[in-house]
Amino acid sequence: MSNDISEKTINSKITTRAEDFSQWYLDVIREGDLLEQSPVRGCMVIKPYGYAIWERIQSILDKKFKSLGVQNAYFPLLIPVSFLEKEAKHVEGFAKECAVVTHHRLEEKDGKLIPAGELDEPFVIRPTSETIIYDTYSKWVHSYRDLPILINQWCNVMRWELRTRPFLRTVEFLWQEGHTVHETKEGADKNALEMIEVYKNFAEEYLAISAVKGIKTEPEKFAGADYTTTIEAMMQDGKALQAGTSHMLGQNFSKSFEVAFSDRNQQKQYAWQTSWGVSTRIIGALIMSHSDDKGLVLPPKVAQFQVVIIPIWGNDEEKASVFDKVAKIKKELEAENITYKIDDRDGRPGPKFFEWERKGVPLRIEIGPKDVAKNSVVVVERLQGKKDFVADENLI
RNA sequence: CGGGGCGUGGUGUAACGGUAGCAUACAUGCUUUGGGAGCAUGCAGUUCGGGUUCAAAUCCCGGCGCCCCGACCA
Repeated sequence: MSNDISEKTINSKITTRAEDFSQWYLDVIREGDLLEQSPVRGCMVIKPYGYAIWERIQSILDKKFKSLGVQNAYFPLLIPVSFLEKEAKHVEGFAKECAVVTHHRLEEKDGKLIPAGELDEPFVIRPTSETIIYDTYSKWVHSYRDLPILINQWCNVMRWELRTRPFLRTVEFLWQEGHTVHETKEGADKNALEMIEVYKNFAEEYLAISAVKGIKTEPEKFAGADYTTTIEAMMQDGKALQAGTSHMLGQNFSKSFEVAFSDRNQQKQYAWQTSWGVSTRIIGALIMSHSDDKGLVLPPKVAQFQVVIIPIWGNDEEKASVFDKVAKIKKELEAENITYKIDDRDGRPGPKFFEWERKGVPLRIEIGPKDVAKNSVVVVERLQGKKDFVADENLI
């Protein structure tokens, strides 16, 4: 009987995948404490536990980029509308989903604030930064000796999507966009393919998502690219999700923005360019590929906490001996660079078990008076839910 | 942006045009503590703006927001 009740309670929180995959996805995000609805339509409040995943992704990719000679820089959020007009295909692709800044001041009228001070030339909030970055690149590139340029920026962008879904498609999202400039077509081709390979390896090695590399069809490719390479990840509902893209821009933008240089024969040449990006959407892919009906499942390499330790005690005496043991294990984990959370809040252990299960912490260690007595601990693995008694000396 | 549905404490829900109730969460206290504990007390609500009416959560109009379907998704 008691099983029936707990079953019911759990189901009331997270819809099963079989019942409604889409609702399940939303439930997992809510119960995992990743996002909150924002007062602005289609925008995300990314909560600390969700943002921690993004920070892990950032730190891993950032290291990888830098090892390939890429440097970080930052370009403006606002883009003059005239910049966007310069590349015909680019305009076509992005114009219809741009947020536009037209005023620079507010005036109070009847207790309301009315935009005032109309701008001569409106700005667009970047939907992507090719135009503003390449305008700058045109000033940086004079000689073949200036190349290649390998720059990345971590930032937010806005695309006025009409129908949004948490992580997967939002009006504002976080991403990184790499923008490279090369002397030759071969150099740019090589970079575009190298970066999609970086994304593929990242997805597989760190997110444990199997990703298929491919080339986008004509209508699907990036507006202004010669071709777009993509990694598509397979989700539990059988659908593929674009998890990262790398674009060969050819000379399309360099010609529109005069990114040109003198080559080794003193001839003017237009540069060959690429751009590539991964966004917070990949967190959606992460959620949809691993999580189950109990909630989030995080791969250890991107989990904020790889281990959660739940001390269990009844009285002060037990508490002292349990925490003594917790302190020892804490040191061992630190020595192995394993991230952990010690849930020492007052309260019964049951609710804590469920909470960390919902939040997808890969491994749970339970330490109570019985474990102190037996010189062992209880280890529970999130994915299989398997419970093991592990002797202290075998723990790590 | 088109079609449909829905807006009530933080969350989930109930109330014929006539006392806004329940559950949960939260707070405090006591008892508990190895898989969602119990009792007591407390805090907290009708999306916004108009209208009809003696009286509106309830009826009408409009705004805003959310969900679903479609179009769109570079």
